Order: sequence, then structure tokens, then C-alpha cells
Amino acid sequence: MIVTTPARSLRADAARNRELLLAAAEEEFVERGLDASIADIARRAGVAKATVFRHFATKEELIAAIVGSHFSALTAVARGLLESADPGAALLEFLTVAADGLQQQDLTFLQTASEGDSTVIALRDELHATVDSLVERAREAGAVRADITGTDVFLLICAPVHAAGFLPRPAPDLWRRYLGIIFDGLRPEGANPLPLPAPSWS
Amino acid sequence: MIVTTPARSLRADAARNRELLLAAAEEEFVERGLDASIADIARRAGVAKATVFRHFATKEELIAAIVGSHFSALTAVARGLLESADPGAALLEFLTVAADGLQQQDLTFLQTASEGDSTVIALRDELHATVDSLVERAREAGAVRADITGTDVFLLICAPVHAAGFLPRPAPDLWRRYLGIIFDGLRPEGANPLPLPAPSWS
DNA sequence: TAGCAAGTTGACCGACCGGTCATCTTATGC
DNA sequence: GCATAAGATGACCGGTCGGTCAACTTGCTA
Repeated sequence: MIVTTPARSLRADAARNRELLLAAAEEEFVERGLDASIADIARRAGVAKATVFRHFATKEELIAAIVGSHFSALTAVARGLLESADPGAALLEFLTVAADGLQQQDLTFLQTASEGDSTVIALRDELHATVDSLVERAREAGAVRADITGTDVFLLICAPVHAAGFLPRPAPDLWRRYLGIIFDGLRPEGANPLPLPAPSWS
Repeated sequence: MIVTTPARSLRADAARNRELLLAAAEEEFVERGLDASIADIARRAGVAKATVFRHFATKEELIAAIVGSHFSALTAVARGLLESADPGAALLEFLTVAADGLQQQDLTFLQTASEGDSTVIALRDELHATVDSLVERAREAGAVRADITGTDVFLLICAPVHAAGFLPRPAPDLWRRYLGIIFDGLRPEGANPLPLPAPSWS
């Protein structure tokens, strides 16, 4: 799932441990948020703590690696959708994929990681620019209001996930409902609103 | 600003320190999030660390006191708006006040505090019920879609603030823009959309 | 104004954190 | 199969955290 370009031909065990570490860190950060400890991540990956620091000099660097891979994956999705024949549907599709990927993710995670690390900032800006194009096409097609910008959409991506996450035990697809509501808010008047999924929380 | 019912006639200095502590804690949590330390809070209030623990047995208890006061303040606002002649405008007004109060607030703050402490849960449920009534009136007045529930609105309150907070240096009223977008998503088709504030971020 | 309970304080505790280092292990090129 | 450099490891460090405690100070009351 996590695709990273290895800096320079790693030894076989090192390469394996690096992947193990990234996977374990991802899970641990999802479960515990930004406060997940390096020791726990190492334990989950089945390696010693010092091994983590051999691969990632600081905790921030580890976080940046994960966040960066998320950003570039989303950029790839957005790029693909730029070819779509229906720009409005393409935008909705992108929002759905993005929100789905963000699910359960501690969002302050992405936030703090986006500041400071220049590589991550570059990847984020690349994603931002691609979303801009996606929104522009949707706007030209009349699928969103004229005054909606790419930044608006970029910022609103996580809103539905966050809203749904506020419930102690939210239905697993509640975020789709809120994504629908927000997407409707982006549409020009007169356009057909989405049929919302039923409110299925308990 | 913070109104709490003192358990039993505190000594004058103790009562003063308690208020100083609550104010300092509020500021510190806003600035540093959930990770703000008791020592920093004590320093800000001008008292020793041990004094904090005399007033609040644990950090969680201090957090619960703050969050609880926020919830009850919002409930009071919502109750007042139940008397309003225009249910749709009343709902929008409530959302605006709630989002404004949430601004700069670390939202995981409210989230984690809402779990575990029974007093806070009770206050939250009370707010939830009041918002339910507010939404029901708006729905009957045709100001929101028929399928929108109080829970929907309750959960979506923080979405605009969160979205705006994602930017490194957001314009101070960017959240109003996103509140407008989301509110539009709640409205039945045919109703007039809000004129959105201009996207004034830099 | 004297006595005392209520309140305050700084020193202290154990746990845990991110990060380091000297030493041991192992994959790999010859 | 061996030399060696890349990698792994556990013990360890300084710092910070939430929380405790015995000793001290202060507001209240009779």
C-alpha cells in the first residue's frame, strides 16, 4: 500500500524492515494519533527501537514519509480523474476517494506534518494544484458554483470525515452522508442535489 | 466568561485561584491543544502546580470542567433561539455562534473530553437535544431538507472551523465561508442559497 | 486576636518519551 | 567461505509529564 522510492539499494533485511516499519507506524498513528510512541511502533513491526531511528532520523521524518505517500497517492488519483468525461462526477469521485482514505485518520496528523518538512509541502502543493484543475473543470462544466475555488474543495475534503468521527461509534459510512451534504453546498442553485444515503447511525 | 457553580463556599483566595486556573487552562489548551501541561497552566495562573491538583483531581477533570461549561453555554444560546420567529435564521445563528466559539479550539479536545466523564456526557446530550429541537423547527419551516436531523447539524458544527484551520495561516473569518457552504448543503432545493463571503485567504 | 482548618507550596516520584551509542549480527561481493 | 561494511540491538541518557506529600501560610470565625 505504501509506495516509497528507496534512496539507494538497501540490503534485503533493511528493505523488509523499512516496509514493516512504515506499515506498523501507519496503523499505530491511526489508532493512537500523533502521540503514538516510537517504541510501540517498533514493537508492532517486530524490531528494536533503535532500528526505527536508523531508517528515520526523527519521529517527524517518519511522519513525513507516511503523509507524503498519502499525498502522492491522492495526486495520482486526481490526475487520472482529470481525463474523465464528466468533470462534476470526477470531482465527487475524487472527494469520495480522498475522504475514504482519510477515514479513521487523526487529522491533526496531516496538519502538523504538512508544516516544516519541505518534501511534504511540495507534495501537498502538487496535490493542491491538481485539485485546482479538477475544480476548474467542474466549474466550467457548471457542476459547482462559480465562486468555489480549488482551495475550498481542498480544505473541505476532511470535513465530512471529521464530522462523522465526532460520534463515539459512528456508522462506517456516515461520512458519505456528510460528504453529500457538503457537495450539495458546492453546487450552483438549480442543479440536482444528491440523493443522500439514509442516516444509518444508531 | 466561565461560569461554574462552586461546590461549597470556597475560601476567598481559593475561589479566585480557581477562576484564574480555569481561565489560564482555557488559554493554554487553545494554544497548545490537549498536550498543554499542568505546569504551564499553573505558571500562567500564577500558582504552584500542586494547587491545580487541589482544585481538579486529574487533568481529565480540569478538561471536563472547561468542556462542560462550553456545552452548557451553547445550550443556553440554543434555548434562547428556540423562541425566535424565524426558525431557519435561528438555526444559522446558532451554527454561527457555535462555530465562532469553537474557533482556534483543538477539536480533538472536545472529542476526547466527551467520552468518559459522565457530567460532560450529560451536558453534551442536553445540548444535543436542544439542537434537535432547533433543527426540527427549521425543518417544519422548510428551511432545511426533510431528511436532515439534529444529529447531522450537531456533527457538522465543527466542520467549517476544522476545514479553515487546515490552512497554515487562515483568514480569521474563512470559517464563515465554509459554514455558508455547508448550510447551503442542508437547504432544500429551490431555497435561496446564502451569499458567500468572498474567499479572502491570502 | 488567637486558633485552626482550608489552602498553598516546592521538592519529589515513577513512568514514559525521543533519541544515542558501543557492541554484536548478518547479508553480500569477491 | 571469508572479509567487511551495512544493519540490528539493548542498555542508557536527559527531559518532561501527571501526580503526591509533608511542611508552611493564610483567610475565617468565635
